[in-house]
Amino acid sequence: MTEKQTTPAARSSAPVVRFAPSPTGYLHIGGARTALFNWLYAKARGGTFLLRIEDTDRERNNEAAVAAILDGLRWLELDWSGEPVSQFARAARHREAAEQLLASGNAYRCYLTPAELDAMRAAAEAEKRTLSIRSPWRDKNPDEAPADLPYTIRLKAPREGETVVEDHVQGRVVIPNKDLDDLILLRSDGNPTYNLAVVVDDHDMGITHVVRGVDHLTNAARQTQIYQGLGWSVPEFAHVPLIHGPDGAKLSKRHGALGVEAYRAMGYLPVALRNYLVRLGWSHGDDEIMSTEQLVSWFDLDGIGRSPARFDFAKLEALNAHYIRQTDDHELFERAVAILPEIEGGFDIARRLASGAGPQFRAAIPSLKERSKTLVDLIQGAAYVFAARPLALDEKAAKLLDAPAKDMIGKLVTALEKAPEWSAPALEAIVREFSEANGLKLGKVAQPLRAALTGSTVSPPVFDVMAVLGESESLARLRDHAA
RNA sequence: GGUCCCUUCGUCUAUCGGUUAGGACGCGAGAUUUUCAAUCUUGAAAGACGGGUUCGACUCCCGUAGGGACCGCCA
Repeated sequence: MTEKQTTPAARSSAPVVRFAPSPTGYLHIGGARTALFNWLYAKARGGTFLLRIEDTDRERNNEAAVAAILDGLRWLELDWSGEPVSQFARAARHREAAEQLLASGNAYRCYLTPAELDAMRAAAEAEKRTLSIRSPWRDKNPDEAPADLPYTIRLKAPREGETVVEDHVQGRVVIPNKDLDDLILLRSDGNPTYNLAVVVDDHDMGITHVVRGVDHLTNAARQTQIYQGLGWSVPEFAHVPLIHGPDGAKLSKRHGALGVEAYRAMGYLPVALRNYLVRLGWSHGDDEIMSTEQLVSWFDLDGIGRSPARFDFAKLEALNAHYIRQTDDHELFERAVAILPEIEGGFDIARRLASGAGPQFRAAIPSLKERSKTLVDLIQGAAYVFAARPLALDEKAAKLLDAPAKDMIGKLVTALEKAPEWSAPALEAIVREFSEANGLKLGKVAQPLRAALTGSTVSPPVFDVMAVLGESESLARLRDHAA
């Protein structure tokens, strides 16, 4: 918070938000964006960003998933306050809330069995009727209850009227209460269900703003009823639209429903992914490339749109290319090395690096980063650095190195051997002089050189390549292809 | 089926009743050039449809169509 004088309202406006993933898998792209929005909102308002793991479903709990999610957040550089809260660990408190609801008459014990519920659903389906669970136990006298049968505790939700969700993104959403049934608060095994746990935890954690996917919009209405039953005030809501695949359908693995670690392995930078993700649904005028500082100062819930967005790799790549050019060489080197174990051929490169190719790779980065969309491109572009003599030529390079070209390279070697110093400008001067003397355009000379030096027709500027390779390696490669 | 939400260039979006409907990615053309990039110039490209309201609608209202979310003793 700034030091400026604040009104009571402003002072109390420092929000407390949370990201609450369920540990069923990795941190997918939609979850990453939700976490980003929460994080930005907290940063923008001098608030607090908390984490809570929604692990009340013991059958699905998975420690590896929790670790993957935390790793994903860390990689994205979204830092949270304190330790992640385990929802499961708070089960006793949730039960207490259920009892409170029972005591105040806002909940009741329901002895409907799963089989009976299935039958009710099947009947509704057969009659093409809207299903609405109307438990017969809702209005029964407690002493009619069977003594030792398992029961669930259900919310005694209002049947008349409507429940209103005032949402920062969706606006005022009104849902008729007749369409909201008496949800289960406590399972027959005594464990709390999601909706109860969320309400109790959000309340206890002092959450002021709940920012999550629209798939929770109807839950917001149900949770509102629980808040009301408990006599607690409802937090502010912001339900953000979902991210769709390129075809408009649900995000599939082929598309982008990958864990963030997959984006890491594809060579994307966290800054780039953040910038891309924030623009999916949120905007600040025409701004596209925004620094984290700018995002923090501009971000607001009101800038989030209501329509779902499609994931577009091309735009992510464009942003990534931009950020790669902006990132300093050392950081690029570190990040590239870090993903080596995750990419094809990375193991061999790691070995070459360990056996002394590091300085050359570092030297190659400035020219490589100008033409790389991802770190993977950067690494692949450095293939010429890691290649061993005699170089394997690709098809186009082989075609380029015909007899006259080899002959020319022979002459070039002679000229280059006389270089006063082995630097890009000095080498360029020699080659330019050579081409002029022979009445050739520079490209006619540079391309065969490139082919012999890199085995490819595409590379950073040849003089940079020679400088990176050094005198002896460069000349050796050239001699390999000289007539 | 019920409830709720959504609909501007191919994609992400700007516009908060009056604009030649803007930007970005992608795509086309050109410039530059040692290849590939980068960069610069430039072109094509949009208000789903139908009704209202209004002097005036992309913007407000209604309907239609299309899309999505939810409807578990999952979260």
